[in-house]
Amino acid sequence: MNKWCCPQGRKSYHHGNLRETLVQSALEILQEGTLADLSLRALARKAGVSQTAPYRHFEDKEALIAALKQDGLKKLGDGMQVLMGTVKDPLVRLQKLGMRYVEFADKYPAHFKIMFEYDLCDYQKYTELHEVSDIGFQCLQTTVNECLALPGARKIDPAVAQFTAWSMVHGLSVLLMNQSMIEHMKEGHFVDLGDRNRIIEQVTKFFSDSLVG
Amino acid sequence: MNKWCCPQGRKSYHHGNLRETLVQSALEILQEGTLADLSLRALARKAGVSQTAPYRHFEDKEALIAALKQDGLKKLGDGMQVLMGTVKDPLVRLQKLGMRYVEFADKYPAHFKIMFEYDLCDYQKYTELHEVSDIGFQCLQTTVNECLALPGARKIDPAVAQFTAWSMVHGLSVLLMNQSMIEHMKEGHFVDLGDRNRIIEQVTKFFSDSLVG
DNA sequence: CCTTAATGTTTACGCTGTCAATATTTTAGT
DNA sequence: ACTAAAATATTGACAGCGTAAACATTAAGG
Repeated sequence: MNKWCCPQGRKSYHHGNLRETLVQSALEILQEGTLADLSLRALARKAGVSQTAPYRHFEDKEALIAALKQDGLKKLGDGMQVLMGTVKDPLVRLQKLGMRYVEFADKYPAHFKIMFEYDLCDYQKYTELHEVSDIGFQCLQTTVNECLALPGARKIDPAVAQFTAWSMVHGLSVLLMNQSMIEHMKEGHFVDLGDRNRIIEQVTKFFSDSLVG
Repeated sequence: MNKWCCPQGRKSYHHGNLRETLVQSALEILQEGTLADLSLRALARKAGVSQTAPYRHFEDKEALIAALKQDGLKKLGDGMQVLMGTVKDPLVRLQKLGMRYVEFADKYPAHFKIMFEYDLCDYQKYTELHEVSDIGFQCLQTTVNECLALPGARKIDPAVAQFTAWSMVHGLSVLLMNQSMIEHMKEGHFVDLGDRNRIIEQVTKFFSDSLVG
């Protein structure tokens, strides 16, 4: 018997799937807003639940953010890993890996920002983040190594090349996201092409080429 | 006659130099904390002034952040511009420009983050940011062009090389800042050297080399 | 000297994260 | 099936935040 009536007209006292709902709502909010627009209370309202209900599923806001990080890192990592199986040529694959990375940031900017904002949560505490953030890097790492093993490749410390590759795609992501580059393009060579995809394609290609001189 | 007495024992009703004090305090806070630790109220307290006094100098928090951005972008840009005069060899200069960029982020991480976080303030509104953010980029741009004009340089669209250069140093900055790389170094080639400066040096060198194949 | 602009204060509002105490429902153990 | 415990949700409260309105004090200029 329900003597009790839920605030927003829910049928039962228990929501039933609150944790997942909160994460999904958070992703929706990040889709059109920034980190600043993300509040536990707003999430609770959206789920039709009291302001403190989220605390039964997340210790605090940091824990929610950790969950969002994990979700994003997993998606990105998995997306990259698919390329490992489908693209044979390491040089082409390296470019495509970079493009996938940058395009992820392009599509889900706020999510991407959260994923790589270190001081949003304590990495010692949320150790499950370590493995998911490894997935993508290892794809890059392996592929760079394959490129360097190619006949005619430049002689470079693989670790240096790996970090350079990662730095480049990450930097390109951030700069495109922040539209800094768009500003600087106003009078530049890119102005006539006009679209981000072209930049992404060319810059990643440039790097991939630079491994084999 | 002072019938009035200031809350924190200031001598006069007027602070005298509040705007500058606020900016400096903000920088101090960013030195050991993150953006989350930065609040107008905390700044006011630190300056020994009422909570709303800052609003006589900054329309809102966004305006304060814009000021911090400008301060940082100017410092970084100026630091890079010095190298334009002091280092003749474009390849060496390109590396040093990158190193200066990354080292700035390494020394002032929170400040750096604010500088390049696009949605922290409206760039249409604070147009004074455009020119200061141009300074550094133009150094990179010019130097890349000089490198590509060198005999034996690779044949590349200069714009692509410029953006790649910028992406790389920016990405390296962010990744080092977030300690993501440090995590991934645990079993890597860098573990014995152990220090960030070595990474910065090698990665920037790698890029600079890649222009002349 | 007196008006006005610049600067600072007080008070107040709604938002946030989070805690403590309480209520309801589900689940497990007998 | 009954009951104790665990899981889940609610209410109420508190402090900190950004910021708006109304007011106070001081500095500057004609």
